[in-house]
Amino acid sequence: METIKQLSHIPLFDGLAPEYLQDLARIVIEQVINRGEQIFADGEEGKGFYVVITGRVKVFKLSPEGKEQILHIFGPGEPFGEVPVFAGTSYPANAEALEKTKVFYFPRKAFIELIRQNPTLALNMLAILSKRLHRFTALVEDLSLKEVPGRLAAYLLYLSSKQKNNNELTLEITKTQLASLLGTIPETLSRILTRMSREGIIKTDILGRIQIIDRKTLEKLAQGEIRLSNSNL
Amino acid sequence: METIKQLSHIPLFDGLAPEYLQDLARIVIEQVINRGEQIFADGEEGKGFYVVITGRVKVFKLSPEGKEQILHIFGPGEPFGEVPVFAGTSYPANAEALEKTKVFYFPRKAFIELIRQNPTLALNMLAILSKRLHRFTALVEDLSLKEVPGRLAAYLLYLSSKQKNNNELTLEITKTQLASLLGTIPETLSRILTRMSREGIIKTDILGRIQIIDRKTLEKLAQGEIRLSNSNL
DNA sequence: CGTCGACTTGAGTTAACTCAAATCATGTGG
DNA sequence: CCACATGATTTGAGTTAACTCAAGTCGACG
Repeated sequence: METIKQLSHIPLFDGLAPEYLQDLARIVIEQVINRGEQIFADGEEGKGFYVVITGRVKVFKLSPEGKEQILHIFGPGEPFGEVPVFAGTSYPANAEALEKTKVFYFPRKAFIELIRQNPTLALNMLAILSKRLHRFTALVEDLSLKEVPGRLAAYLLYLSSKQKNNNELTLEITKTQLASLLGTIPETLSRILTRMSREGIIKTDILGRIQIIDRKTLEKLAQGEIRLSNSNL
Repeated sequence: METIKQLSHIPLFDGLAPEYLQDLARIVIEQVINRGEQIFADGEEGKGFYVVITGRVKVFKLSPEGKEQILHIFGPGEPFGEVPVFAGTSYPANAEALEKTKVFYFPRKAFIELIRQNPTLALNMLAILSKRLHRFTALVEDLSLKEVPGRLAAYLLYLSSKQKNNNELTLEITKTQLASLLGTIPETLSRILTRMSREGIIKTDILGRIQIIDRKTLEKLAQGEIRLSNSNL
């Protein structure tokens, strides 16, 4: 069946016996969310978690004044909203579709039953949560110990490694969203991109495409070994 | 045996059949770490995780310039350093004893074997990692969306709820460490405590004891609904 | 009682923010 | 296919929260 095939492509379910995929197919609920629609809200009670099938989802926090901090952008194959399933708490952040997105929803009770019967599934989930924790420590480090140019440099290098296109990368999100992901605002991001270009570190094409000219310097920036000079004039 | 009794008091092992506690007792390694000694380092390969038995451990990140961001302070019964066990990566941060500390060390391979055989243990671990993720989202929110007075207010309220002593609380760490936990520096923390005292929100005894005078205002500060006025003179 | 780290206070600097405004990009309805 | 509406982006000007550097005080412990 189509659903089972899709389930089998989800890393969380790697190594699962076919019978368990069938069990999963029985409990899963497919949903389509339009661009800009909310999937769940910070503080809302959570009765299950999601896996992105197609499209993209941003998970974010909001301040009372409306400033947004993106915690993570999830793409196909990635699960999100698991925290309340296992911690028995509410969702710790908001989730919204960045584009038309298809997700699978797994109700808590049935999923926990499956985990009880299947140690591989438990270990896969433990691995995913652990990796998420690892990423979060990096995010905290960025926000607390690095300046915005360093965070941007780290992000560009990350994108460059994810996309193979040697030294030529494409921002897959708007600069406004990137600013929110980096814990800053669009104006600041824009100015720093300008500075990096002027320093000959990167070259910005139109349309969110960026070339890395001086990777060494970018790496030093990301490590906090050097700072971007103040070419203010 | 003594070890089994100590294991039974660890929340991670709640609900485990006695036979599994015996299994755990067989694989566990006891260690004593002196104040200031490092337990593991950021980036080091991890072959197991720890549980605090007595004492306290800080887990933290360091910037190249030596600034420190504390991610978490762990006390008796709390596990730490689990990420590499399940994600197969290195430790994502540094760990150091704040005082003389006894820990149990659980080697990765043996522990994963136990998890395979015991769904309750797996679910307990999933719950703990999920709660940790929840806390980290709060930390990111604090660092990115709140000013230092708001973070401090939130921390004081948290301490007040943890300690029962109505409106009278004791910092269990030095103010320098608190500064690092809040993502700031001692000078800034000191100034903000002074401001809060001058505003009549709190009263600082000598010796790290603090009284909450105006809880309402403290709560609004923590929520970011108001800001601390600039009584600069 | 002296030493060392913790804490406080002052003075000056700065990275990043807010506010404002202009420009560009995209897409929709006519 | 064009004109406008909406949102993204850039640039300028001014402000500020928090930082750095410096110096002095306090407090606990050997």
